[in-house]
Amino acid sequence: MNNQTQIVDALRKRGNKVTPQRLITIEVLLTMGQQHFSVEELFHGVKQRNPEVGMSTIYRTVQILEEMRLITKRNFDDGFARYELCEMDEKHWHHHLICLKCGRVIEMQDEYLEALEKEIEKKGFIIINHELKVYGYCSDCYANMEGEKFD
Amino acid sequence: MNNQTQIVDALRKRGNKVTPQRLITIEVLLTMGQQHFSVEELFHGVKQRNPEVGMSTIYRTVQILEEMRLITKRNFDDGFARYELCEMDEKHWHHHLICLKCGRVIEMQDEYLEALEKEIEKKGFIIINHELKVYGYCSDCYANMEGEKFD
DNA sequence: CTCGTTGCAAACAGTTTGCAATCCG
DNA sequence: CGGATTGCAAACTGTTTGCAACGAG
Repeated sequence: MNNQTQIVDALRKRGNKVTPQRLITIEVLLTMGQQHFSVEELFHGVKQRNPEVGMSTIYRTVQILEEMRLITKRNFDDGFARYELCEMDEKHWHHHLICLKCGRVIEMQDEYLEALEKEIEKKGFIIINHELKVYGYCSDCYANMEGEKFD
Repeated sequence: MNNQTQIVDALRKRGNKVTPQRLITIEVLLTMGQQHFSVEELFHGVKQRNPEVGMSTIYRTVQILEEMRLITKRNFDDGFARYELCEMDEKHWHHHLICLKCGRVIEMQDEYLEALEKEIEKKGFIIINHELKVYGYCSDCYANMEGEKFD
């Protein structure tokens, strides 16, 4: 699932052209795996393989990939938009535990949201996606917080 | 709870000065109620009472209010940071249902997350806050989507 | 009086866009 | 070939900052 050939085919099907810049971008993208990458980081990776590529090309490609639902935008309040590869299995979303101290983002699978989803859909809202961010302190940071706990 | 006098006292306690600009800002803020206001909107409200006030003052005041945990930053991907008054009752958070079509943000109380929270804390993560956004289509928009459902 | 605060304008950073040259199909 | 795409630079937009004047305590 989600290999380069498939993405290339999908691009063509959409009427988009497959340029070397896009090919490299897709390659680097797949390297990123589950990480939450910024456009800048993606750009950096692409530049290593071809320094000629311009920033705006990456921005435009990312936009296309987002429309294709291959990546999703995430926001971790660090100043720039971050993206991650979409999960193929639509019903297995994951959540993000964000440490307020060190900034680490821990991913977490979960099934506990299903009851809540049923409740929401009962009210006539059609769920397409959801995003749960839990802010707090990871165990490492909490252990090192002597006296200064909770401010 | 959360009236102007209390906020003013808290400001002084922090060592901040209580200027007329800040007083107006707090007044307008309390008028906003539960809405998700942007700095621009707050600025607009303040300007009505005193057109002399500068934008940067509002930005700086908002920063202070955020540090005081009187307001929280929210992100609804509409281009600017939004804020809402903090809930006093820490254990009654609400979620946001965001309509992808009309952009409406519906608030929703919920208790279904408690099981999930227990699960998270069992792993040693200390929860301070959380934020659940559910993207989809509100019943109105879904009703008007003939043929074009899901893209 | 003193230091925090203000308003302004300029700086910033991430992102978008206009355009001529280029390239995919 | 023709229209999509590229790289560049310039434009944009929300937000931050430097600074002299001001004002709360």
